[in-house]
Amino acid sequence: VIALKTSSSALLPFLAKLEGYGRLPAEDREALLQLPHSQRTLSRSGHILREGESATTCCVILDGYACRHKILPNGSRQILSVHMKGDGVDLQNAFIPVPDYNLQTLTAAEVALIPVAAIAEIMASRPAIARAFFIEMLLDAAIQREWTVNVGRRDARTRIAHFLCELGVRCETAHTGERMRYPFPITQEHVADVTGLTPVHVNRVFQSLRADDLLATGDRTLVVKDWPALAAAGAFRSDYLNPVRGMG
Amino acid sequence: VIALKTSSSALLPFLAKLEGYGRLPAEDREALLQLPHSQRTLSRSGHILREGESATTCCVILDGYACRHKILPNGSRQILSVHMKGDGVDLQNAFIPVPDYNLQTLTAAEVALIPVAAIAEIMASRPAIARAFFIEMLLDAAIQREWTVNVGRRDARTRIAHFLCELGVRCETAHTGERMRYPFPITQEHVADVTGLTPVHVNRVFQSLRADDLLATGDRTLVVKDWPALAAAGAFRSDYLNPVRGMG
DNA sequence: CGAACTTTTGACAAGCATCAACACGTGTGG
DNA sequence: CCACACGTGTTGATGCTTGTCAAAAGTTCG
Repeated sequence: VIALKTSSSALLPFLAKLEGYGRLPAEDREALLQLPHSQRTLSRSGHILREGESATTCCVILDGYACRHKILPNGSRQILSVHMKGDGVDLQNAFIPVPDYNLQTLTAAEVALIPVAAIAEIMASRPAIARAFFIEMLLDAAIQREWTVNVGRRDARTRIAHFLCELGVRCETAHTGERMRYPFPITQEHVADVTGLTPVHVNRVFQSLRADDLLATGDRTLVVKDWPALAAAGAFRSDYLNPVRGMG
Repeated sequence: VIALKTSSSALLPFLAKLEGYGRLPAEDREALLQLPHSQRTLSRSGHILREGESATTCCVILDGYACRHKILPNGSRQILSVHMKGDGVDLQNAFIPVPDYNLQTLTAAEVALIPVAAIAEIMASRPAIARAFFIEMLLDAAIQREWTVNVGRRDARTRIAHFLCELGVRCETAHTGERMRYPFPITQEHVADVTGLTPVHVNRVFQSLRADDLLATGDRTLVVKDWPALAAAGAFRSDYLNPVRGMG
């Protein structure tokens, strides 16, 4: 028996994230990495997918940040989720090809686009991968719930601190940074659209957080100077980010 | 060949909802209705599942209203979703057994509890049902996104009108009412926890909506007196409630 | 070096929260 | 059957958080 060697593939970050939900059989790992895909380099604010358009691919983020968002009739925007290296953003396109949201980069980014048919096929033939995709979507839903709480029931300072804590923990998981120091090429206007606030008010909260020595910004990096204090300010508990907690 | 006859089963409302995503093979319909389950009658504010507890069943609503919600350290509550007849609320328990939210009835309710093992089994053996479960979860996620927009970027009047429109359309789909007249045994405090407002302010908005002749309440029923006007007041577009739009 | 974007500042307004009290209806137990 | 208690809805006064508008200062990139 010749052992399957793990190929070098652009999809490695995706595999790494999925294996966080439980180890995959070697053949499944290989099949995942061999999924047909086209790689694309996008500039800041590049559109990946528009609301109401039919999607033929699923998007995996390889580098940079992207987001889901909706634009309202009055012109205001709500960012629904932020995505980073390894995130499978669009797996649901295999089941519901017309999205209810826009998908756009927040920064320059690398993405891989996998045909929906290939996603459907690998899920049908490999139960362990289907399960991993499932959990990826369910984690996404858990984050969406927490964001609903965030904008619904927390004040501006708490909202922003919570968002920054979440981003830190997720960067750590994705190996793109540490929770106390991670890439932050995101504007305060983006943070405003995440938190349902105005850019002006976000700016004032940032100043307050800096004045209290909770964090520092600059050089497109966010540095948390006092994690416990920032987590407390954000009423942040990371439980919801661990889908497999409580499992053997 | 003897045709399979559709059994009478408490799970009929669940089947009806799933068939809205596409017709199921007769054998799958039968298998779904024959899923093992225990039926329970709950009083108002009855707990179905608590955050952090391990779930051994998935909950299907047969009658009444239930909701997901989280309670914050400061005591305030955010309702994350409202569920009604036919909704499979908890299918994800088959993959992630420890929920990040509480599940509680808003009114007296009938529910069916299906063991997670039975859910996993029927998904593994019947692809059409697995697909329907998938779409059920993805529709749930689409609604969650819309709620994030609702609390993030709409003012109080718009938020409440939007919620009432959504409930009407969903009642119509679930055959528990019409969009212009549906059961509403829900308190203004519940609406406040849905919309991230205070009960006092919800009360004032209701008065304003009644004064403008958009709706009437009473007898535990909500009557929309002018649907186009209410939909406009809520900036409501029902697209996100139709997961299979754009499909053959 | 200049244009476009992002951050920052200040004055002012508005929407919603807070607090407290009262009215209303409904179900329940004496 | 009435009395009462509790949950729900309603009202008013007041204040704070956040939004709005406008402009200036700082930054990045071609």
